[in-house]
Amino acid sequence: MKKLAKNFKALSDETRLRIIALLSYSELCVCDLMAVLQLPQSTVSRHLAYLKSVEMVDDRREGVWMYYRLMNESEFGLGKLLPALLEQLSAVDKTQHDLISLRSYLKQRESNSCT
Amino acid sequence: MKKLAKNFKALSDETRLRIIALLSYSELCVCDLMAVLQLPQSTVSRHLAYLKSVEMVDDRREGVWMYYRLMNESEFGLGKLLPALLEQLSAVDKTQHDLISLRSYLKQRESNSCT
DNA sequence: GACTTCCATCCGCATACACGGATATTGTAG
DNA sequence: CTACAATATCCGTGTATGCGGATGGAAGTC
Repeated sequence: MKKLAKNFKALSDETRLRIIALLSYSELCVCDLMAVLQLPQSTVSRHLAYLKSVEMVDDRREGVWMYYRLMNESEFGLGKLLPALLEQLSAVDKTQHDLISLRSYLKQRESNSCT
Repeated sequence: MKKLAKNFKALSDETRLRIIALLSYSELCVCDLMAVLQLPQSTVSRHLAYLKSVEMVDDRREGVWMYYRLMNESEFGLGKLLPALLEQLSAVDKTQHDLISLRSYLKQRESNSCT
Protein backbone atom coordinates (compact mmCIF):
# COMPACT_ATOMS: atom_id res chain seq x y z
CA MET A 1 0.00 0.00 0.00
CA LYS A 2 2.84 2.37 0.81
CA LYS A 3 4.34 1.55 -2.55
CA LEU A 4 1.06 2.29 -4.26
CA ALA A 5 0.94 5.66 -2.54
CA LYS A 6 4.49 6.40 -3.57
CA ASN A 7 3.68 5.55 -7.16
CA PHE A 8 0.85 8.03 -7.15
CA LYS A 9 3.12 10.62 -5.57
CA ALA A 10 5.31 10.24 -8.63
CA LEU A 11 2.33 11.41 -10.67
CA SER A 12 1.49 14.27 -8.35
CA ASP A 13 4.00 16.67 -9.89
CA GLU A 14 3.28 18.60 -13.02
CA THR A 15 6.82 18.41 -14.37
CA ARG A 16 6.87 14.64 -14.04
CA LEU A 17 3.54 14.37 -15.82
CA ARG A 18 4.94 16.45 -18.65
CA ILE A 19 8.00 14.21 -18.84
CA ILE A 20 5.83 11.10 -18.99
CA ALA A 21 3.77 12.58 -21.79
CA LEU A 22 6.90 13.43 -23.77
CA LEU A 23 8.46 10.02 -23.24
CA SER A 24 5.27 8.38 -24.40
CA TYR A 25 6.05 9.94 -27.76
CA SER A 26 9.71 9.01 -27.98
CA GLU A 27 12.80 7.93 -26.10
CA LEU A 28 14.71 11.07 -25.08
CA CYS A 29 17.89 12.14 -23.34
CA VAL A 30 18.17 14.68 -20.55
CA CYS A 31 19.27 17.53 -22.79
CA ASP A 32 16.26 16.93 -25.03
CA LEU A 33 13.92 17.30 -22.10
CA MET A 34 15.77 20.37 -20.84
CA ALA A 35 15.28 22.02 -24.20
CA VAL A 36 11.60 21.20 -24.56
CA LEU A 37 10.59 21.83 -20.95
CA GLN A 38 12.86 24.85 -20.57
CA LEU A 39 14.05 23.68 -17.18
CA PRO A 40 17.53 23.49 -15.62
CA GLN A 41 19.43 20.24 -15.90
CA SER A 42 19.38 19.39 -12.21
CA THR A 43 15.62 19.67 -12.13
CA VAL A 44 15.07 17.39 -15.09
CA SER A 45 17.60 14.89 -13.86
CA ARG A 46 16.07 14.73 -10.41
CA HIS A 47 12.58 14.06 -11.73
CA LEU A 48 13.88 11.35 -14.01
CA ALA A 49 15.62 9.70 -11.08
CA TYR A 50 12.34 9.77 -9.17
CA LEU A 51 10.43 8.23 -12.05
CA LYS A 52 13.05 5.55 -12.41
CA SER A 53 12.88 4.74 -8.69
CA VAL A 54 9.21 3.87 -9.04
CA GLU A 55 9.79 1.92 -12.25
CA MET A 56 7.94 4.20 -14.57
CA VAL A 57 10.90 4.90 -16.82
CA ASP A 58 14.11 3.09 -17.64
CA ASP A 59 17.41 4.45 -18.85
CA ARG A 60 20.13 3.37 -21.24
CA ARG A 61 23.54 4.87 -21.70
CA GLU A 62 24.81 5.66 -25.15
CA GLY A 63 28.17 7.33 -24.90
CA VAL A 64 27.74 10.49 -22.92
CA TRP A 65 24.00 10.49 -23.28
CA MET A 66 21.49 8.83 -21.02
CA TYR A 67 18.36 7.91 -22.91
CA TYR A 68 15.15 7.56 -20.96
CA ARG A 69 12.10 5.66 -22.12
CA LEU A 70 8.68 4.99 -20.67
CA MET A 71 8.18 1.50 -19.29
CA ASN A 72 5.61 -0.48 -21.19
CA GLU A 73 2.35 -1.39 -19.53
CA SER A 74 3.47 -4.73 -18.13
CA GLU A 75 6.53 -3.19 -16.42
CA PHE A 76 5.08 0.20 -15.56
CA GLY A 77 4.87 0.99 -11.86
CA LEU A 78 1.12 1.42 -11.92
CA GLY A 79 0.42 -1.35 -14.39
CA LYS A 80 -2.98 -1.09 -16.00
CA LEU A 81 -3.33 2.55 -15.06
CA LEU A 82 -0.91 3.54 -17.78
CA PRO A 83 -3.33 3.69 -20.74
CA ALA A 84 -5.88 5.69 -18.78
CA LEU A 85 -3.12 7.99 -17.56
CA LEU A 86 -1.86 8.67 -21.06
CA GLU A 87 -5.38 9.29 -22.22
CA GLN A 88 -5.98 11.86 -19.50
CA LEU A 89 -2.64 13.48 -20.22
CA SER A 90 -3.31 13.80 -23.92
CA ALA A 91 -6.52 15.66 -23.15
CA VAL A 92 -4.54 18.49 -21.56
CA ASP A 93 -3.59 21.56 -23.57
CA LYS A 94 -0.13 21.80 -22.08
CA THR A 95 0.62 18.26 -23.21
CA GLN A 96 -0.30 19.09 -26.79
CA HIS A 97 1.81 22.21 -26.61
CA ASP A 98 4.80 20.27 -25.29
CA LEU A 99 4.45 17.69 -28.03
CA ILE A 100 4.48 20.40 -30.67
CA SER A 101 7.64 21.85 -29.14
CA LEU A 102 9.17 18.40 -29.06
CA ARG A 103 8.51 17.68 -32.70
CA SER A 104 9.90 21.00 -33.82
CA TYR A 105 12.93 20.48 -31.58
CA LEU A 106 13.58 17.02 -32.93
CA LYS A 107 13.46 18.29 -36.49
CA GLN A 108 16.08 20.89 -35.72
CA ARG A 109 18.22 18.36 -33.90
CA GLU A 110 18.56 16.28 -37.03
CA SER A 111 21.10 18.73 -38.42
CA ASN A 112 22.63 20.31 -35.27
CA SER A 113 24.08 18.46 -32.26
CA CYS A 114 22.60 18.36 -28.79
CA THR A 115 24.57 21.42 -27.83
CA MET B 1 -2.47 19.69 -15.91
CA LYS B 2 -2.11 21.17 -12.44
CA LYS B 3 -5.49 19.76 -11.57
CA LEU B 4 -4.44 16.35 -12.82
CA ALA B 5 -1.35 16.52 -10.61
CA LYS B 6 -3.45 17.52 -7.63
CA ASN B 7 -5.80 14.63 -8.21
CA PHE B 8 -2.90 12.22 -8.12
CA LYS B 9 -1.60 13.89 -4.98
CA ALA B 10 -4.88 12.95 -3.38
CA LEU B 11 -3.96 9.33 -4.05
CA SER B 12 -0.41 9.70 -2.79
CA ASP B 13 -1.29 9.18 0.84
CA GLU B 14 -1.78 5.77 2.37
CA THR B 15 -4.59 6.84 4.67
CA ARG B 16 -6.57 8.33 1.80
CA LEU B 17 -6.14 5.16 -0.23
CA ARG B 18 -7.46 3.14 2.70
CA ILE B 19 -10.46 5.45 2.97
CA ILE B 20 -11.20 5.09 -0.72
CA ALA B 21 -11.05 1.32 -0.47
CA LEU B 22 -13.44 1.33 2.47
CA LEU B 23 -15.87 3.71 0.82
CA SER B 24 -15.90 1.51 -2.28
CA TYR B 25 -17.52 -1.07 -0.05
CA SER B 26 -20.09 1.12 1.61
CA GLU B 27 -21.13 4.65 2.47
CA LEU B 28 -19.69 5.52 5.87
CA CYS B 29 -19.63 8.31 8.42
CA VAL B 30 -16.55 9.77 10.08
CA CYS B 31 -16.90 7.81 13.28
CA ASP B 32 -17.10 4.57 11.30
CA LEU B 33 -13.82 5.34 9.60
CA MET B 34 -12.21 6.37 12.88
CA ALA B 35 -13.15 3.01 14.35
CA VAL B 36 -11.92 0.92 11.45
CA LEU B 37 -8.76 2.87 10.70
CA GLN B 38 -7.97 3.49 14.37
CA LEU B 39 -7.11 7.10 13.70
CA PRO B 40 -8.05 10.33 15.52
CA GLN B 41 -11.08 12.22 14.32
CA SER B 42 -9.21 15.25 13.05
CA THR B 43 -7.03 13.10 10.84
CA VAL B 44 -9.94 11.27 9.27
CA SER B 45 -11.91 14.43 8.78
CA ARG B 46 -9.02 16.25 7.16
CA HIS B 47 -8.42 13.48 4.64
CA LEU B 48 -12.11 13.35 3.79
CA ALA B 49 -12.09 17.10 3.17
CA TYR B 50 -9.16 16.65 0.82
CA LEU B 51 -10.86 13.86 -1.09
CA LYS B 52 -13.98 15.96 -1.37
CA SER B 53 -12.02 18.94 -2.69
CA VAL B 54 -10.84 16.86 -5.64
CA GLU B 55 -14.28 15.39 -6.22
CA MET B 56 -13.47 11.85 -5.29
CA VAL B 57 -16.04 11.60 -2.52
CA ASP B 58 -19.26 13.38 -1.71
CA ASP B 59 -20.98 13.88 1.63
CA ARG B 60 -24.52 13.94 2.91
CA ARG B 61 -25.77 15.00 6.29
CA GLU B 62 -28.17 12.82 8.21
CA GLY B 63 -28.84 14.37 11.56
CA VAL B 64 -25.55 14.58 13.39
CA TRP B 65 -23.82 12.23 11.05
CA MET B 66 -21.99 13.11 7.87
CA TYR B 67 -22.05 10.21 5.49
CA TYR B 68 -19.34 10.00 2.86
CA ARG B 69 -19.57 8.01 -0.34
CA LEU B 70 -17.25 7.38 -3.24
CA MET B 71 -18.12 9.27 -6.41
CA ASN B 72 -19.12 7.00 -9.24
CA GLU B 73 -16.91 6.69 -12.27
CA SER B 74 -18.54 9.44 -14.31
CA GLU B 75 -18.16 12.00 -11.48
CA PHE B 76 -14.91 10.76 -9.98
CA GLY B 77 -12.01 13.18 -10.11
CA LEU B 78 -9.84 10.88 -12.17
CA GLY B 79 -12.62 9.48 -14.30
CA LYS B 80 -11.73 6.24 -16.01
CA LEU B 81 -8.86 5.59 -13.66
CA LEU B 82 -11.26 4.60 -10.91
CA PRO B 83 -11.79 0.94 -11.85
CA ALA B 84 -8.07 0.34 -12.29
CA LEU B 85 -7.42 2.10 -9.01
CA LEU B 86 -9.90 -0.06 -7.11
CA GLU B 87 -8.45 -3.15 -8.71
CA GLN B 88 -4.94 -2.23 -7.59
CA LEU B 89 -6.20 -1.41 -4.14
CA SER B 90 -8.00 -4.70 -3.72
CA ALA B 91 -4.78 -6.53 -4.48
CA VAL B 92 -3.17 -5.10 -1.34
CA ASP B 93 -3.18 -7.06 1.90
CA LYS B 94 -3.91 -4.04 4.03
CA THR B 95 -7.05 -3.36 2.03
CA GLN B 96 -8.35 -6.84 2.65
CA HIS B 97 -7.55 -6.53 6.32
CA ASP B 98 -9.37 -3.20 6.54
CA LEU B 99 -12.41 -4.66 4.81
CA ILE B 100 -12.54 -7.50 7.29
CA SER B 101 -12.38 -5.01 10.16
CA LEU B 102 -15.10 -2.98 8.52
CA ARG B 103 -17.48 -5.89 8.15
CA SER B 104 -16.99 -7.01 11.72
CA TYR B 105 -17.45 -3.44 12.90
CA LEU B 106 -20.64 -2.99 10.92
CA LYS B 107 -22.08 -6.17 12.38
CA GLN B 108 -21.46 -4.95 15.89
CA ARG B 109 -22.87 -1.56 15.07
CA GLU B 110 -26.23 -3.07 14.25
CA SER B 111 -26.97 -3.47 17.95
CA ASN B 112 -24.84 -0.79 19.62
CA SER B 113 -24.74 2.92 18.77
CA CYS B 114 -21.87 4.72 17.06
CA THR B 115 -20.32 5.46 20.43
C1' DG C 1 -31.40 27.14 27.54
C1' DA C 2 -28.11 23.25 28.94
C1' DC C 3 -25.93 19.20 27.61
C1' DT C 4 -24.19 15.63 24.48
C1' DT C 5 -22.53 13.73 20.18
C1' DC C 6 -20.49 14.13 15.78
C1' DC C 7 -17.78 16.67 13.04
C1' DA C 8 -14.87 20.69 10.83
C1' DT C 9 -11.29 23.61 11.50
C1' DC C 10 -7.39 25.81 13.92
C1' DC C 11 -2.86 25.51 15.67
C1' DG C 12 2.09 24.48 16.30
C1' DC C 13 5.32 21.11 15.05
C1' DA C 14 7.84 17.88 12.08
C1' DT C 15 8.87 16.00 7.71
C1' DA C 16 8.98 15.63 2.73
C1' DC C 17 10.13 17.48 -1.25
C1' DA C 18 10.64 20.96 -5.16
C1' DC C 19 13.89 24.30 -6.62
C1' DG C 20 18.27 25.51 -9.00
C1' DG C 21 23.14 26.75 -8.51
C1' DA C 22 27.44 24.38 -7.42
C1' DT C 23 30.15 20.40 -7.51
C1' DA C 24 31.33 15.59 -8.70
C1' DT C 25 31.18 11.80 -11.98
C1' DT C 26 31.28 9.57 -16.37
C1' DG C 27 32.54 9.11 -21.09
C1' DT C 28 34.84 10.93 -25.39
C1' DA C 29 38.27 13.21 -28.02
C1' DG C 30 42.77 14.90 -28.79
C1' DC D 1 46.74 13.26 -19.14
C1' DT D 2 43.91 17.39 -20.32
C1' DA D 3 39.75 19.38 -21.76
C1' DC D 4 35.08 19.30 -22.50
C1' DA D 5 30.20 17.75 -22.77
C1' DA D 6 26.34 15.33 -20.63
C1' DT D 7 24.61 13.87 -16.53
C1' DA D 8 24.12 12.77 -11.43
C1' DT D 9 24.30 14.32 -7.01
C1' DC D 10 25.01 17.68 -3.20
C1' DC D 11 23.50 21.61 -0.79
C1' DG D 12 20.79 25.32 1.40
C1' DT D 13 16.29 27.37 1.17
C1' DG D 14 11.37 27.77 0.85
C1' DT D 15 6.87 25.70 0.67
C1' DA D 16 3.49 22.07 1.18
C1' DT D 17 1.44 18.97 3.93
C1' DG D 18 0.82 15.23 7.46
C1' DC D 19 0.00 14.88 12.35
C1' DG D 20 -3.10 15.05 16.44
C1' DG D 21 -4.65 17.78 20.42
C1' DA D 22 -7.66 21.74 21.17
C1' DT D 23 -11.37 24.60 20.01
C1' DG D 24 -15.75 25.74 17.98
C1' DG D 25 -19.94 24.86 15.33
C1' DA D 26 -24.10 22.07 14.07
C1' DA D 27 -27.83 18.95 15.25
C1' DG D 28 -30.40 16.22 18.56
C1' DT D 29 -32.42 15.45 23.41
C1' DC D 30 -34.10 16.89 27.60
